[in-house]
Amino acid sequence: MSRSPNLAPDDTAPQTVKAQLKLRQLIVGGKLPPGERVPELALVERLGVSRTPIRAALQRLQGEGLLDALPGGGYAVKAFTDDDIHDAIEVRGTMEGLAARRAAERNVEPALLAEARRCVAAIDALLEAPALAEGAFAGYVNENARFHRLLAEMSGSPVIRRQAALAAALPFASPNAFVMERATGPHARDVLVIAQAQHRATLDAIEARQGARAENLMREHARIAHQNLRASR
Amino acid sequence: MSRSPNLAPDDTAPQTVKAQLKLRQLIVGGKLPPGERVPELALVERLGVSRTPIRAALQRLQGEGLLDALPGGGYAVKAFTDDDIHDAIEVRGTMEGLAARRAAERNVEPALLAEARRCVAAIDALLEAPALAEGAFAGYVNENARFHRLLAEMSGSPVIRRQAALAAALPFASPNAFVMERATGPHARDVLVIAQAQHRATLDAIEARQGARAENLMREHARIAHQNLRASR
DNA sequence: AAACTCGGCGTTGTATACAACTTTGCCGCA
DNA sequence: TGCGGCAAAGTTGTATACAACGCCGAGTTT
Repeated sequence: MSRSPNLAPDDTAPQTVKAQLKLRQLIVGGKLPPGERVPELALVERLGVSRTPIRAALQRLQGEGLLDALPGGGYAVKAFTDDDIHDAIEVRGTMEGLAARRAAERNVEPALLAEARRCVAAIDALLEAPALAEGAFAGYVNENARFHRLLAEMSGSPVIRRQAALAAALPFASPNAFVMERATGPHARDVLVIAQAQHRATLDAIEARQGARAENLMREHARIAHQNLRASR
Repeated sequence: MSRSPNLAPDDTAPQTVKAQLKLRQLIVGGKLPPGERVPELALVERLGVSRTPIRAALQRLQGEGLLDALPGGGYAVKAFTDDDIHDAIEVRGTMEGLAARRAAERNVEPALLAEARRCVAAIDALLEAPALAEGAFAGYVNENARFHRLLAEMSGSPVIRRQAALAAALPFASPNAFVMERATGPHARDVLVIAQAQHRATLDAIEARQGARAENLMREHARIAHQNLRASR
C-alpha cells in the first residue's frame, strides 16, 4: 500500500477523480446534510474545480447510490435509514453468497485458492494474541478486504464480480463497515474470530464443491455487519 | 402508454436523454462493434449533439454495464460472451429471489398484492386461447414487466428495488429477454404457461409467508431465460 | 382577500475553445 | 537491423460562456 487513494487525493490525479473523492468524503463525513440539494456552484467553491468534473463526479456518485437525481435536474444527498443500511448489507451478502456458490460449482484456479488460504492464514496470525496488538485491526481490515476481493474473483464471472462490487460500494455496506467502530471493547477480538471461522468454512465448502453451504455461509457472514450496526447505534 | 421512450426519443427531451437512448440503440443494435473504442467525436456526427451530453450518456451507459472504461480514458463497447449473459440472468434471478423472500417475510400492502393478482389474471386471459392471438406476446411482455416491477415493489425496500433494477438493466438479462424470439414455434405458448405457473406460485408463497419457497421460485423463474437463450442460439 | 402574472434570480443544460495526454509512426542513430 | 526518441495526430480532460428552465415573490387585478 504505497498510498491511500480514499483519504489523500493525488495532486496529479485528474480533476474529476479528485472531485469524486473529495465529494464522497463530504457526503459520508456528514458535511452535506442528507436530503438536501447539492448545487454545482457550491461545489466549485468547496472543491476548487470547475463545473465539468463536478458534474461527472455527481453522476458517478449517483451510480454508487450516494446521491438521488432530483426531478427538475440536479442531485440531492441520499438519506439512509437504518432499514436501508440493513437491506444494503443483506444485498451484499446475497451477491457474495452467489459468488461463493459459483466458486464451489466450478474449478477454481489453484493459485487463487492458495492465495485465499494465505489470506486466511494472515488473519490467523493477527488473531494469534489473546489481546489484539496495536494496529491489528487495521491489518484485519486490509486482509478482510483482500479475502472478499478474492472471493469475487473465484466466482470466475466478471458479471458477478461487478454486481458484487456495486453492492459493496455503499460505505456502510462494505465488508469492513462498522469493523473499526468495534475495535475497542471487551468482545472486539471475538467478533473477528467468528468472522474468520466463516472465512475458513467458506473456503472449505468451495474446495469440497458444496455450493449451497458456501452460499449460506457468506450470507450469514455478511450478517455480522447487522450486529455491528446494532452495536454501534 | 402515450409514448414509447425507448424507440422514439421525444424531440423536446433534453439532449443528454436523446443521446443516451440513441447510443444505447446503436450498441444493442450491433452498429458499434463490441470491443471497439467509441470516440466522442464520431458520436457528435452520428447523434447530432455536442460532446457534453454525449459524455454524460457514455458515463450512464457505463453504469448500465454496456460500456467499459478504457485505461487511457474513453470507453469501449462491452463484449458479452454467452457465459456473461448466462451469469447476468443468474444475477437477476438472485436479486428477484431476494425481493420475493423479503416480500414473504413482511406484511405486503394488500393493494399491492391485489394488483399483482390482477396482473397474473391478465396474463391468464392472454393465455386462454390454445393458440395465441395476434399481439398476445406483446401483451405478455407488458404484463410480465409489470409483474416483475410489482415484485420489486413488494420487497418494501428501495435498496433491493434499486439493485434488482440494476441487475435487469442489461437488455439480455431483463425479464423479457428472448421472449420475443420465441414468439413463434410450436411450444411458444407452453413456455409462457410455465412462467405463469411460477408467477402464481410465487404470489402464493408470499401470501403464505413461505420465504424460502418464494426465493427459490423466482430464481428458477429467471432460468427460463437460460433456456430461451439456448434455444435462440 | 384571493388569485394571477410577470420579472428576476438561482440552477442546470449545452456548446465550444483550449489544454493535456496517449498513441503512433517515422526518422536517425548505433 | 533494431532501438530510442521525437513529433504530430487523434482523443479525452477542463474551463467557461451562454441558453433554457423552474421557482419564488412582488405587485396588480378582480
